[in-house]
Amino acid sequence: MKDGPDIARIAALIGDPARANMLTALMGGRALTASELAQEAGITAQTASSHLARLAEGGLIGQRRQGRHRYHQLASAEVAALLEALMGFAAGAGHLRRRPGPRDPAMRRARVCYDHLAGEMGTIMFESMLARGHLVRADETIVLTDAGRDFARAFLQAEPGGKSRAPLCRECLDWSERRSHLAGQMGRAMLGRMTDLGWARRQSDSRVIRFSPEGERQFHAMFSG
Amino acid sequence: MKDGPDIARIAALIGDPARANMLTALMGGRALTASELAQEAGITAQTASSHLARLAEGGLIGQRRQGRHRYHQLASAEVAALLEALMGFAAGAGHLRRRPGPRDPAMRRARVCYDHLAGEMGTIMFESMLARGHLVRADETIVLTDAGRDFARAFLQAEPGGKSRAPLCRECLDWSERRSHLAGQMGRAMLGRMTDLGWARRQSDSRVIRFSPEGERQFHAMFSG
DNA sequence: TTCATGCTTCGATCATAACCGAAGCATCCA
DNA sequence: TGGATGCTTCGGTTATGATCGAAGCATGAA
Repeated sequence: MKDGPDIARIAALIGDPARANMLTALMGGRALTASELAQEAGITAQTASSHLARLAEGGLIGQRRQGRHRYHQLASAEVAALLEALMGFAAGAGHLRRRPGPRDPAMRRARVCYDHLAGEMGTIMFESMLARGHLVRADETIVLTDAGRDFARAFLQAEPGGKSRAPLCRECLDWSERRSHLAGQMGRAMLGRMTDLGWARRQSDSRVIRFSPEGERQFHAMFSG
Repeated sequence: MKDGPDIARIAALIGDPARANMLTALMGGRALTASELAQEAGITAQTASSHLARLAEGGLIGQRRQGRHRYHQLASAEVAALLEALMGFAAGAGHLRRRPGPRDPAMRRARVCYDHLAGEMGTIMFESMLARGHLVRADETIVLTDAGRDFARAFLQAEPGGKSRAPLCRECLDWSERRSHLAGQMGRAMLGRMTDLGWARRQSDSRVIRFSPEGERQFHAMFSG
């Protein structure tokens, strides 16, 4: 009928509740098996299989074989960004599947959002970095200042960003806090460094991030209000 | 089942072909009547009516009554940005409803994308402004330089941006050109100024923008490669 | 080889919702 | 007032696709 990209096709892919649940689960950033995703979505393995095939055909997910397991993951950070945009809008429009924000207190406190820190601690870090002038807003986008670059270099023990062309700093709406947290390359690197330092570790079966008492202390020393 | 925003609900709204066609038509930026949208989507008025009610309930569109007409439009620039993101991904993933890019040569040449200039001339302007240092990329976002601000002030006869909190400069993937053009406040202002100056005017029944010969000459003088 | 596990394909069922014809409301015009 | 237009509501049909049981295929273990 009309020209232009076929947005209906990929929107319809995301629009099925079972597939949306799977994609949301994959926002955890790690690759999951078909069985795990089936459980996540509350459907049987056969059904999940056909959904996964469709998602792959639509370019939303990719898979790796490993022995008799087959791991599924989001196809790219672009897909994650698209899902984030949808989540942000859905949260803003008041379409929540349950209460405003995750019910589990641990999820509210700290969780992973694809590859970066989200939840209360995510927003604390983000706002602290803004307050200290490590980040600034420019036209509603986020830029790392020179001071921020020094800070990042010292904390990460590496040059922030490197050669990748992905956005260095992005703002991601946290739907439990209704405020923003840091995404993009920097967001990924910051979380990675915190786990490397032993401040925090990922819960194996969920998106929850558990901080050790010492890790939490260091975190607050670094990002205190 | 899961916590978090209900992305399935709004994705499903966009995922129906008829509704997607309507939303795409509304990307033209102007408010349209139910009959016009029905024709656009190739369905009857009754069917369109129920689709429009659902879109409104989902917060994607809003409507204004005016006499016995009822005009429908996108609810916000945020919705437009969401649709743009979907279009960008769909185009990138190769999901085109027809050939790569709009079929109509005039559409390819210059058209409106919600509220800014798109098509070949949109990309020419954007790349010229980058080449002249009026805009720079920073972490894949676009920032207006001081020189660019001077240029904009002179051309627009106004301070770019004003007090609005919307992004000043955004990059929007042009799916006919497969390159970017300028969106955001600046994109809107630039197009508005060009029509004010009589360089171009909108085709009443489509998204095509027609440049006058003199307007096109001035345009190229200002944004020549 | 034989068995178990993880996953996919096949076939059939069933529910959702997209659709239109007809009728019902408004609004505007004469 | 009567009639035209724009749109919505109602009712019923139909098609899409989401789902699962059962069987089929791989892979790896015994």
